[in-house]
Amino acid sequence: MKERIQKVVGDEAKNLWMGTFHSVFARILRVEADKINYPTNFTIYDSDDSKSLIRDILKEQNLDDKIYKPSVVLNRISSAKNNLYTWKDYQDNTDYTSDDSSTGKPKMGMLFEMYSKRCFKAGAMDFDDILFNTWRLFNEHPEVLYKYQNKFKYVMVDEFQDTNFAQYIIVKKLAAIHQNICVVGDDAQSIYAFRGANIQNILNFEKDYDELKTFKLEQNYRSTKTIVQAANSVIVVNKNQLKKDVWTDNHNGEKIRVLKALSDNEEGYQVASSIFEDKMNKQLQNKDFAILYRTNAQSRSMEEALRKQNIPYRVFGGVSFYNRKEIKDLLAYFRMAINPQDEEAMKRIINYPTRGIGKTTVDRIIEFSVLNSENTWNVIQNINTLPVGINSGIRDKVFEFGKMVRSWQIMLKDHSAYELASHISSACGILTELYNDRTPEGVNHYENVQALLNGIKEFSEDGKIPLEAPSAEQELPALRTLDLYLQDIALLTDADNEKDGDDNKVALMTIHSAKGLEFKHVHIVGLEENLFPSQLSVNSRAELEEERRLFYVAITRAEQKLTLSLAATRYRWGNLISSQPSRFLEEIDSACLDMPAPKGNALFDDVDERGGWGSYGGNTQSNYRGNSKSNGNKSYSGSQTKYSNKTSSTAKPTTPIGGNDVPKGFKKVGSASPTPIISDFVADDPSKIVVGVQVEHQRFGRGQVIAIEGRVPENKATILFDGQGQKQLLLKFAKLRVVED
DNA sequence: GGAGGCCTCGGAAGG
DNA sequence: CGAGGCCTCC
Repeated sequence: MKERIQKVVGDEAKNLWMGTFHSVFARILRVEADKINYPTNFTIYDSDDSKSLIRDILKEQNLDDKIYKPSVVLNRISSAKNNLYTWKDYQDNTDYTSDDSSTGKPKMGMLFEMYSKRCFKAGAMDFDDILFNTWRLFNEHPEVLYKYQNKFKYVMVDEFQDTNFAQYIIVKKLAAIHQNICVVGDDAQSIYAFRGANIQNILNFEKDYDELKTFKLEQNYRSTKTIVQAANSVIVVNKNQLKKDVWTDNHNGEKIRVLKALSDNEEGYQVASSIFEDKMNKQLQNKDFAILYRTNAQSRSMEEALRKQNIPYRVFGGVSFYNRKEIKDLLAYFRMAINPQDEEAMKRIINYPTRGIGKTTVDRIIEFSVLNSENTWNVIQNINTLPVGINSGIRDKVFEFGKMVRSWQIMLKDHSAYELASHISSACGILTELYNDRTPEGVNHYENVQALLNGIKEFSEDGKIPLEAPSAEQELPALRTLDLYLQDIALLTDADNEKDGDDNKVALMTIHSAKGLEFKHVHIVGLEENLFPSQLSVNSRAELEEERRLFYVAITRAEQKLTLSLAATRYRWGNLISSQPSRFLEEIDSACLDMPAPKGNALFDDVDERGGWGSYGGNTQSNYRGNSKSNGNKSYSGSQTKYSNKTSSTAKPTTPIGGNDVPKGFKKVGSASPTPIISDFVADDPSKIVVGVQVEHQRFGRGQVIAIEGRVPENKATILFDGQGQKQLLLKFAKLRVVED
């Protein structure tokens, strides 16, 4: 985007600040954080750090994490902060508190308070704090606000429908003097209401500025008439929408195809085949295609089919590089070197690789730090003189750990990011630990860490352009140190991180991440009830409308051709389930659809007794349920050898599905997976486990089933093991073998 | 203290 | 199915 602006306005574009709210505000806070008593080297907690901290607090407070689910607690705190409530405001607000007591969570306000204080003590901000603290900074320090008001004489916001309250209020403050503010948004594409985005901001905007000019952008320059018409016919079903009339001057284009498959794997096969044909027939490139899905889990069957047909693809999102355990571990070491108060980083690595500092010791350190309002880093450093209640042997180990971290702190300022990073990774023992694991997964972990170190090397050495170009008064630092690297990546997403130079690949992503993008050919897959629209949305009008807007976004990604697809059965969480066509299919103006029409023109009435669509003409022979795991490298370049090398050792045998070879259990909804369990211990099908039979368990040995209770798949067996006593085991997990007498 | 197995639970998403 | 928490056993 910056490059495009530069083409219009020239080099001056280099001085403008552009980024997400979070990255722009984090950049301000890196300079100003001391004014609100944070260190400028503050850590940014990701949501895993936040949840882990909440889990700790719950334990300390003896609260049940089934009642106070960490994700729910975090959401609650998050939404309060996004509405600019401090923990005090929260506790004083009867709407919040009475709601909490009526849902049986009266301690929520206290958790909010403790969570905030613990983050502060650790020198850490979570994602919401980046907004919240920017607001505080501007409120409490008018001179700082004034400085940025004059720095940003013009403010523009894209995707305005996705802003939350805090973001809007801060932007309003920034624009308050010059009043040069321009926002662009589309209510029909609001797909983040579930996390606090507020469509109300668009309406408020009209009230907040009297000298307002509104421009309706109703001409679509991207898509064919067919696609625009289809999108309009879908969105009109929503009651809650701003009236507009989107049209296009483009050609009619092709009708929308609907592919129907028996299984998710077959759907993948059909989609891949269709891409292959279009590529050949229309001389298109891989990058002209996108496959969009509702949930990341759907990528697997697509990836497999593309791989088999040698079509290069790239999966966006999913488990990102920076979310992998080995990467987070190493980054936690770096975080310690930069901000040793960072409690979550400390917890992660103080005993990894193991150095004899166990859970009990860590708990005592934290307990002591909480009771004495001290940060954990000071406790660790002074472990020998403080009455923490740890024996001297372990005290020495803790002290050594602190000494190691201190030595890195000293190196921080006069070593490059790479020098320090490679030093840390050897000194802390992670490299050796990972190197010694010669399993395929272990090798992969080691390679990932090497890849991270290579990235840091690049950052340190060849002066990679920083994400945010320095403004005039900011000098480019002579030495690119590790703290600068961490700032650079803390707010990165996968999309910013395409290393592989070859970008001529089919794009696979969720519809959420496809917003703002466009492709010549788009496949929207998995158009089934309870998947799209999501099962969790179908009971609420508002949520269903958000799903529909999501479908609208998906349709409008396509320039020339749109293909929809659905499967009669698919694996979800290991179970084969059957599904019904999505209601959204019926909402599309049928004039836009090119029906496969096996019987007349009905899409839905040809479901056969197996729960599948009988008359479909695809090739089933290569459809099977594979089990190859994603191996970290989610990008595939079309080299079959490379792929098989990487996965051969993790690939599992497969079970054929589809065609006439339908396995038992095909029709059962929610039945246990027919996929064989592969391990040294071969288990029997749970249906064979009945009262009276003799069974063998890998660990407990032989026993007799004396009762079965509950319904599949939650059914449990009570088994009397020889010499082990009676145990209750969930059949879907316990690997049991029937012993023939 | 550490390893390994059992069991629970899962949403889409950004930062 | 897979990740991660937790419990148990050594």
